[in-house]
Amino acid sequence: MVASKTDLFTEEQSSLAAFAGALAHPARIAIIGFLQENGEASSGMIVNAMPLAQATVSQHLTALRKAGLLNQRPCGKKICYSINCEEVLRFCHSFQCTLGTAGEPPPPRESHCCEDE
Amino acid sequence: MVASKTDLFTEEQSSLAAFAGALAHPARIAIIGFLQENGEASSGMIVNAMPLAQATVSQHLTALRKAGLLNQRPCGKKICYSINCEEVLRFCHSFQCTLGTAGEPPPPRESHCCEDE
DNA sequence: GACTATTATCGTATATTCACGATATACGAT
DNA sequence: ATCGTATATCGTGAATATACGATAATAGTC
Repeated sequence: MVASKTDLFTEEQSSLAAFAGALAHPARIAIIGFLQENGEASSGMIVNAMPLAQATVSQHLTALRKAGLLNQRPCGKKICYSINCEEVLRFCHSFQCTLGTAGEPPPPRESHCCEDE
Repeated sequence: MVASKTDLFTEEQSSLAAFAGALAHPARIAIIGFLQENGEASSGMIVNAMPLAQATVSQHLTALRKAGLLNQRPCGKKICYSINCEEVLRFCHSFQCTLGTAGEPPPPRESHCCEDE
């Protein structure tokens, strides 16, 4: 972006965008899915499960951690990652709030886009 | 990305990443929120509601439309946008599936990250 | 057809993301 | 302290995203 106009939007909007951005790469989706299945895993295990170089996976892990989606825990000589469920749930909730689709479509309210302004 | 490694991941993973990517900007979150409140709106109305230039908003609208999140409809001499609820719901559902957090945290299953591999 | 309003696209400058090899850091084991 | 394993960070190159002015395309009106 030419000059980071993110300050022109609300905190909530920027926060949701950051959450979405954290998931906006198939590798990071795959990491989340992997942790979902395996509960907790070391960085090395995750690297082995990905078709990417160690440095790249580490980058993705850092992105997920910075977004608050992952917990990190030293574990012997390794480092274990797990999903930060509270945070993910919180985001899912506000997502549904702004997407407004907890199940029912938005009110059909007769369109007014054709009115003059 | 150096060589679009997206083919190294599953369709589902790429699809979810694309959906997340479509929402990975506060302006696009704001557009979705605006349409959520107003039901349907012309491009011009959306532009007026955003602190961005017309060309930029049009770009964001195109991104949302390409991701399948918006419906487009000619409306007199204007063009009206509305949220594609079915698609959004579908995505929300598969999101919750891969995030695995429809409410309960993932099984705590004793960690095995410290085992040798 | 000419005019106007509305929206999309082009061109482009800058910023960010992605990927990876190389290197640094952290830490348990010897 | 040294060694080896595990992970993070650095540096860099290529691809993509963001923003906007300028311009094109579309469609209604006269």
